[in-house]
Amino acid sequence: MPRFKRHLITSALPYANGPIHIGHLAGVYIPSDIYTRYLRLKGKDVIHVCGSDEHGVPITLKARQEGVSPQVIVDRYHELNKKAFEDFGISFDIYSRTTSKVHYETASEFFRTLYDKGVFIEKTTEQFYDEEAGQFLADRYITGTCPHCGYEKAYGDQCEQCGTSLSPTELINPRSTISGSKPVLRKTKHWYLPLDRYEPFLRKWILEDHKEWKTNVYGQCKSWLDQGLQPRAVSRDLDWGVPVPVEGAEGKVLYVWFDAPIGYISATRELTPDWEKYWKDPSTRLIHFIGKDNIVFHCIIFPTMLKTEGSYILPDNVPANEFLNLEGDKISTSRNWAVWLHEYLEDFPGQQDVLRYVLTANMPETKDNDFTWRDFQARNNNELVAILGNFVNRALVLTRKYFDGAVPPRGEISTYDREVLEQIPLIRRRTEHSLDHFRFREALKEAMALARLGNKYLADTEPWALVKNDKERVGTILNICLQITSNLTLLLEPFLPFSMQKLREMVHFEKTDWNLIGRDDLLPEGHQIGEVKHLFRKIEDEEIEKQIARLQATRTENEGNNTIKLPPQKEEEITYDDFAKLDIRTATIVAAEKVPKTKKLLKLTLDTGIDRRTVVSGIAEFFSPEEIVGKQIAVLVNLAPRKIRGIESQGMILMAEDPDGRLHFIVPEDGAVNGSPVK
RNA sequence: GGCGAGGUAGCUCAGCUGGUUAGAGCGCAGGAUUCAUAAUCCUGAGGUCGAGGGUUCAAGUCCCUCCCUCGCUACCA
Repeated sequence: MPRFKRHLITSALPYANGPIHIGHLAGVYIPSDIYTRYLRLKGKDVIHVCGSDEHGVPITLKARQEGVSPQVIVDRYHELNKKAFEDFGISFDIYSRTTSKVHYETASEFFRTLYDKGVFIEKTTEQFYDEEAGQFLADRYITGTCPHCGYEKAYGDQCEQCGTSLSPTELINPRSTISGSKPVLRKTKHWYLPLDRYEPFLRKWILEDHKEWKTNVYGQCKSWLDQGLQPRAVSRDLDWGVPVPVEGAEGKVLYVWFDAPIGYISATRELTPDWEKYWKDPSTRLIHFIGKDNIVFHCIIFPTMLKTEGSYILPDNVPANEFLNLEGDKISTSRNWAVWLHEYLEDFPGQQDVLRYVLTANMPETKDNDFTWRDFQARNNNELVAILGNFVNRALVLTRKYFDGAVPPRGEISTYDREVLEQIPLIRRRTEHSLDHFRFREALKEAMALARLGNKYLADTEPWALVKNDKERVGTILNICLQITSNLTLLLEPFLPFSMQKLREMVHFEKTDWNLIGRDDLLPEGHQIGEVKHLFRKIEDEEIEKQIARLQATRTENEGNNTIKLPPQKEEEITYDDFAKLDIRTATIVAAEKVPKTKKLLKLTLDTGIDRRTVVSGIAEFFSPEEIVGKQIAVLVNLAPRKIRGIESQGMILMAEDPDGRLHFIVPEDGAVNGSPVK
């Protein structure tokens, strides 16, 4: 007796501030789509929900940059991405969005329920407030100088130069990006989800009850749990989002991480009046397909929300994939290092399945993987065209040639014939087993084995050699080939929906029932097949070279951008007196050691000519202590001391910084007496 | 620094609780074949399983140390 009566599949809500690329597809949407199609073919009760995640600060920032409202941004990407998914056959039952009315209601209710149950804790903290703009500032809206590396355009949550995560109060000389004014600290109240209280529950639920989760997911969860969970703010001072539905919470919205996963519920609600059956009946199997960046939200935070709400079921599995790289480099939206779905279709119209196939065969299931255009070409030409397309073509062309396109009768079955036919249910079983365990790469390979089997069968039986003397035997052989072909339409449907639709039309076989796979009588004797076309076409070198050239151009452009990215001359003019305030001297590094438990910091002892002093410097990623001892450098000696990692740093080493972040010492070329003023 | 996931043939990956000559697909070499989009089929070459120790009759598989990649996290562990 099956434990579950129905399935609810969710795919991570893509963030509506950029288009969809192959990384999204390989990581989340292709696996979820394959799985959903598989369940549907099996006749299961299954729905697959998704939608745009449309709240959060990055969207408001982008809107501000473009001088439009956030709604304009999310409308644009919602439509674009919705279409991209449709184009690639990602078969959502609904693709909704978190700005929908239903979602506002659902998210509000959800918050309200937890609020009324007393789940949240309230905390008042001090946050930066822009008095000119009259609003609290999200971390991203504050820039200032990074206390670690001195980068002047660090954000309140992170310094993009040195990668350190920051809190806004750490910034030196903070500024509001809205008005440019200096923000002030002001008290504000927020609600927190005390995750720490649910740690015992989570430990048992994940670490004991879900040992079957993928190792990367399980390990990541364990890591989080072992590090100890912290209460997490569920609200923010912002005007873009779902308003906190509580008295006295004006100007506050739900934090995007809180409202986004509720989007799954809203989407279901929008889809069907039966939504509660899918979310609240324990006989529903809930599965979240996500990328690895989302593990903590879907395994720790959202389940805690669902659990505390009380009436919801929890996910049974969270098959998260790793990341896909492109030609050796990380995919990056801002650096335009990606293959965008809409662009792919312009260059390879009608070839969605090729991309689906390659991304499945190369899916980053256990570790980050690399997509290369050469591999794309090879897989298309050597596998789709040569193995699958070719077998189908051979079977159908021979049938038309020898039997005018009518399925010939099956005569005497040889032992070998029987062995071949018996392979079909075995292949089905292996494919199922892989799919049931979310091993899509393996499943695809197993399914393709059927096409391989077909090719081998033809090569072994050689109907073209027999046709002159034993046409009846040829009929039997082709009958079997056609049974294999019709089985293929079912077996490969989850992976290659467009091509299998095409193939079904070619053989005039319209059934889509997974349970038929393995039978040897799908096409009855005399059944007429249709026009034969090629399922796939060869991809030529020039097409691939064009794609590689395009990426190369992006690479060059990015390098060019870096020089443009050099900071422009500062606007403020200073006087000589201003400059004279800086006491810069030559000095020699006499000792250097790594600051323990840091990645970037070196503790340097300098002979400045005037004294010996300690300076902490964030250069450990580029220089080892050994190689810099004895080096003469320039140092700002009258900088106010500052404690870094408990060590008092008395000055600042002067470094030149490349656009790509590399550091270079400023060295007196032919040596100078230590302590010589630099002027 | 801590934690997690990876490091297996040229490439992409399997190898469950340790057990005969370490597997698959692609690529490569040779052969067969011509129905088919020069596609297919057969055969073969290719790996000191990241490095070094250890446990064991026996280790890719367990333990220790180290190195590399990716991710999470950190003036805390």
